[in-house]
Amino acid sequence: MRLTEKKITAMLRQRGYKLTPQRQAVLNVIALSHDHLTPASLYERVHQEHPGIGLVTIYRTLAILAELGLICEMHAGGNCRSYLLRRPSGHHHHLICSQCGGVVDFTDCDLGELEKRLSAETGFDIEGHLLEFSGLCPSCQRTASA
Amino acid sequence: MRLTEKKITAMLRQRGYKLTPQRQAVLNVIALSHDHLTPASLYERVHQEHPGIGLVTIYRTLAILAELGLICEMHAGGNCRSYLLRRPSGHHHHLICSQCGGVVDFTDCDLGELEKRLSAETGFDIEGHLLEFSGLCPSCQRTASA
DNA sequence: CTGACTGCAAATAGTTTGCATGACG
DNA sequence: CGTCATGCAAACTATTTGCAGTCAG
Repeated sequence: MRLTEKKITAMLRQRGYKLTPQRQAVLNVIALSHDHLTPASLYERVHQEHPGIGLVTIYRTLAILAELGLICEMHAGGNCRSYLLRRPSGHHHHLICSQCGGVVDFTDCDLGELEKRLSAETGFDIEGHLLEFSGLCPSCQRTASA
Repeated sequence: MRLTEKKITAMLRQRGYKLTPQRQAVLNVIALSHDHLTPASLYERVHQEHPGIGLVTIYRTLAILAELGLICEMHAGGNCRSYLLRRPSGHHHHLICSQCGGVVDFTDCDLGELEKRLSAETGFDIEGHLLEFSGLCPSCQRTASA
């Protein structure tokens, strides 16, 4: 199960944020999108359907969503301010298609052992980690070989 | 053994790049630094000793070093245009102190299994991965508890 | 109603480019 | 010497902020 638009709007309300049509439009695009979105690309898509919406609103909405922990950043692919709808499962990682930008996520990273060993070897108090795989998704593999 | 300033300058020559005092100054700072450097922080340090050097030169030098594969990017900590001297060992990852920015690196990431499983489950042709741990280094732990 | 939200425009930050001068090899 | 590198300033891009009008609750 993934976060739906409805759940997000509920969370917004709960935190005292208002549910404006602009925010609904932005949320709608984010919820329907399966790849990562930069502020610019998000703006483009939202603006197409709702020409009145400004880029500033995109930034502000993204800031709120980030604050609520509903979206998470992507790092692979050079692009560093790129966002994704966060899946409800707390801890997860991404597998990103370097061609189309599609994202699959997974939760089972057996990093506990490695973390323990690193901690023992370096004396670090390890708080977290960032893990992303990149590659070609099945569909892009087909396109590439064609 | 890590890359020394000398080896880098040799590589530069080999590729036809000139060895100017500005580049030497930049290389010197990078080689001596044990934490990650943003263009701005690098500029600051270099500029302190060599006030004549401009920020533009920093950018250009970083571009060359990146092209030669002598530095690598960091991602953790929000800062996305942050560089490190690359260690000679090809494949490696970082363990970053979230307090002081110090970096330790390690090479033994047992991600092969996970990669295989993900590949089988998703059909992705996995090309690479990005892995970074963040936490508190021993010295910052002491400071924090004091 | 009232405070939060929006859109515009201006401000700011970060990075790149054009060009004349200067220096490495 | 010729070519490449430098530094300045200007151009650009990305992001943030100030403000007056508007709207959800």
